[in-house]
Amino acid sequence: MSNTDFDPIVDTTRRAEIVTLLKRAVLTGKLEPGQKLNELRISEQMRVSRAPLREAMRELVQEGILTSIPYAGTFVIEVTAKDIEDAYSLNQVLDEFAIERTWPNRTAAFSAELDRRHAAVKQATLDIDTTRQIETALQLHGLIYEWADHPLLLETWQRLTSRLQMYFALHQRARNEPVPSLEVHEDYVRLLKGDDMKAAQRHAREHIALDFEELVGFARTLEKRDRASAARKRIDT
Amino acid sequence: MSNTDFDPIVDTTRRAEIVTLLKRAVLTGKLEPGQKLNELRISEQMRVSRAPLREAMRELVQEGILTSIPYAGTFVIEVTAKDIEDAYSLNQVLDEFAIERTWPNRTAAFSAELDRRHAAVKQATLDIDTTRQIETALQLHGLIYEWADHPLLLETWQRLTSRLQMYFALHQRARNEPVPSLEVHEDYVRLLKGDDMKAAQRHAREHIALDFEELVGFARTLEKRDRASAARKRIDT
DNA sequence: TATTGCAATATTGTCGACAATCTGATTTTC
DNA sequence: GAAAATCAGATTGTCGACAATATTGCAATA
Repeated sequence: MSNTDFDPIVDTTRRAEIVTLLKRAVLTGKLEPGQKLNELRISEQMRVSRAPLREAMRELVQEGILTSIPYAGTFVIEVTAKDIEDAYSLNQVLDEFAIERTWPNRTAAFSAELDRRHAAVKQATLDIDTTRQIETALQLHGLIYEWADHPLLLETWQRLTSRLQMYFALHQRARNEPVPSLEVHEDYVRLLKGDDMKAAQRHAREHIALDFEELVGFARTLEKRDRASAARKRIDT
Repeated sequence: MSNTDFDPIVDTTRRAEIVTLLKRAVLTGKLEPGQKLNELRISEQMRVSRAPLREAMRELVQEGILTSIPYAGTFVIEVTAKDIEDAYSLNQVLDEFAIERTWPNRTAAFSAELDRRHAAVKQATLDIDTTRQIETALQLHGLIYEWADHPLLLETWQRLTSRLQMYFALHQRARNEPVPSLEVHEDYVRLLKGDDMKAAQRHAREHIALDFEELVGFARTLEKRDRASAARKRIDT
């Protein structure tokens, strides 16, 4: 009886691939907030029938990055400043919990992975592709969730992340600036390796706050533009 | 311009109705954990084609109460003791946050609704239907999330709730006891109306702990039975 | 006897077509 | 001319059938 560990087979169904494609399109901003997803058009572009496409869209609706109105269509969710603030505040709470849970699980492998992802973040800054920067930053941040030994927490955070990534992408597309503040990541990594859990939690709280402040400000300016994209008309009799 | 408030139209699509039916079946334990959902059979029973059924199932997979293996089937999720513990610990964290957010929003209407739901809980204890007791208890508990003015938090909690409801139902089906501890609800309601937020948070933390202790214990005994229901055979070469 | 190969069956995944619904423009009616 | 009714077009929701895949039972083989 051998002890070889095999990775599970990649599920190769059209639906899964469509989910990947659509998700990427939304998270990178290729599909903009409020935009309608025409089933026929997309299915033809992907060379797929509408059935798996619709199933994929159902998943993404439930995942919270699409929204659906019966007989009207499925749309990319709108991003309001309050959404960002909410995501931020919840993220703070979850971060604290994640650090607490991950703390006793930190091993040499943890530190190694931490360094690896930190390096990836630094590497990405050289890159032209801004979405890559966002991805690496989120992956670095996600480590404390992956090591918390708490699937539900991880899942919850990943749902949050989808939205965060959308927000960041939107931010990046509008202004063409790099993601702010890099040396704080240095502190973050150092604290996660250290002995003072409270300090790490405190830092996470403030460190993230910085990134978010900018995002929220950006979202507010967007809202002032009062773009009437697909505005729902209110019926007053 | 009138000020009449209309309730939104119930989305009358088969898919939505199927979601409701399936969800209820799972949450009440009519569909047991690990059980496979045969598409053809269910679609025939519901007098519906497989398309809307499959879409509904996709939603529930994403919602976390079903799980799907490509070309193998869709199953009701298994409930492990660790799942319950995880749900519990996350719920603690979220509760504290929810109370903090709801605190400044408490109005007379809040107290009224609190009393209403509390009464519903007490009413349900007279009922024979145990699932009703679970529902009312969760609804009472959910109030702090509904008043937090934080859609993302509410959504996160509702996802949690689905699982909790499953766990409770499982618990109830096995032993035929009523839900434990009722007078703690009295304290809970009183504290939520009071001036001491910290006290309310502390109580929530401990009050829920009680209910959970029992659930976890129950789950552990279940696991010892080592039921091989739909056990996946491991391939050792 | 345990294992492998293969056919038969059942079930899931995907497709193309039709039905139900919404939207917008055009026509009708006052 | 303005409001209501009607109609055509487009899009989503649903259906039944077919294709792809997994499972099961049995025979063949070592």
